[in-house]
Amino acid sequence: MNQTQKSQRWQRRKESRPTELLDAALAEFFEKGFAAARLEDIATRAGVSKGTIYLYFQSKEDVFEALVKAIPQANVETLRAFATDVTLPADVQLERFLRVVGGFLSDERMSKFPRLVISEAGRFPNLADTYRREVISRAADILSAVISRGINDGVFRNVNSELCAYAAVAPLLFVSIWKSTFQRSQEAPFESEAFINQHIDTFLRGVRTALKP
Amino acid sequence: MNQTQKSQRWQRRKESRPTELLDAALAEFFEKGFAAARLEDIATRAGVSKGTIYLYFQSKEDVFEALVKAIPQANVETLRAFATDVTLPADVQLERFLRVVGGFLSDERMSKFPRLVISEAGRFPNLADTYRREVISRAADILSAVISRGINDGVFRNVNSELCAYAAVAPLLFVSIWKSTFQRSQEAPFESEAFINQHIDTFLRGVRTALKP
DNA sequence: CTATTTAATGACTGGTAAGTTATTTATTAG
DNA sequence: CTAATAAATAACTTACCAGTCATTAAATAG
Repeated sequence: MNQTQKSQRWQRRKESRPTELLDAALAEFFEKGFAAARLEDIATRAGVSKGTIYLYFQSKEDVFEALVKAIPQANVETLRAFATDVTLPADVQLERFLRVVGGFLSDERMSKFPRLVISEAGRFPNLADTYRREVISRAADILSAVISRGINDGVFRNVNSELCAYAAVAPLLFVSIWKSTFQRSQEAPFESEAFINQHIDTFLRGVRTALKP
Repeated sequence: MNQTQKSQRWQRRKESRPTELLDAALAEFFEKGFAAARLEDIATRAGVSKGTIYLYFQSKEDVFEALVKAIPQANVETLRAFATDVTLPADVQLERFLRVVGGFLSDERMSKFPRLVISEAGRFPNLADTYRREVISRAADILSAVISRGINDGVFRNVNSELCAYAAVAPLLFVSIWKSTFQRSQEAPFESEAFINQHIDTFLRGVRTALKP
């Protein structure tokens, strides 16, 4: 797999090992859950022996935490960048926002995190809480601000903008969780794109004051 | 706890043991997940010794499967009963429907299942699939039928009724999952009732043809 | 080419928990 | 009251896996 030299037993890869291990860990933890995942399997998947893991991480829990903390919070920044543009009408901005979030959650790598965090919140309450604070709440705040602006501008009805933000994102999360939960059983080809389009359409109509026919 | 006689070491309870064990198992599995839950703890919680579990179940997996299969599918029947009443306008019926589903998902016992199924779908794909088929899909079908009727009656816009059904329920599931995921961290007092009310309000406005001011 | 460093290995240990079974005792039948 | 039964126990066995560490060998410096 990584054999650049011929017939070596192994290579030194101090720099790239952590990432490779985390990639393997994501796959194993995602598939089996924290407790059932085996470090031996993670090591094998990463092409190393189990002992190598302990050169880069303190413990199994440490691997898991490093994994979840590696979630690109840069994505949240991408959202914030959107929100600062006040020239757009709030409803247009809201739509774009939801499509961006939907895009994040469709991404192969990102889409696995919600289910993983939900699954392991019992064992890692602090980690779940960090995720909630750093990722979910921040995204919700940004979205909430857009909705508030829309209300002030008379574009949106006078709703509770924070609850509204969660209601807007819930169906997107639903898709992410659905796909990662039922991916094995082929018998559930969820039309996620059509679903998201219809949700955005219906949702905007639900919160707008003036209505398109 | 169950001492009806004085100072007995234990009682025979052939009939009630399975239920008691399943109750205990629900609590343990929910708190720790399948792999991390200990049969010893389940037994202790149920007031018996570990060996007793094996008088009623084949294995740990068997306990888990029995638990998930014991989900009252009667609830789905309750929904179906609602749907047969064609005298109500579809939008009124839809609202009631969503409140009933919201009620199920608020119920102490039922509310834990979505997260449990999501968490263990990796280890029990067949079980997850059964749940999807027997519970989720059926509820969605019923809801979808109500929406279709509303479309025919001109009460609702011409949406895809199946996708619309999932979009209607997604925020309710979101509440259930949110609460069971972040319950430990006190710092997230989600106003679920206000959230559900606003969702129903917004959602109905989003799908209705004629609109209230 | 040789010596040194250190990344990586893989055999080993210790603890934990699923599953088993011989024994005990509550319950019931006679 | 006594014997038969089976529900429940608790000590035991077994397997697995996280974490350790002495050894090996890839990389590098001199």
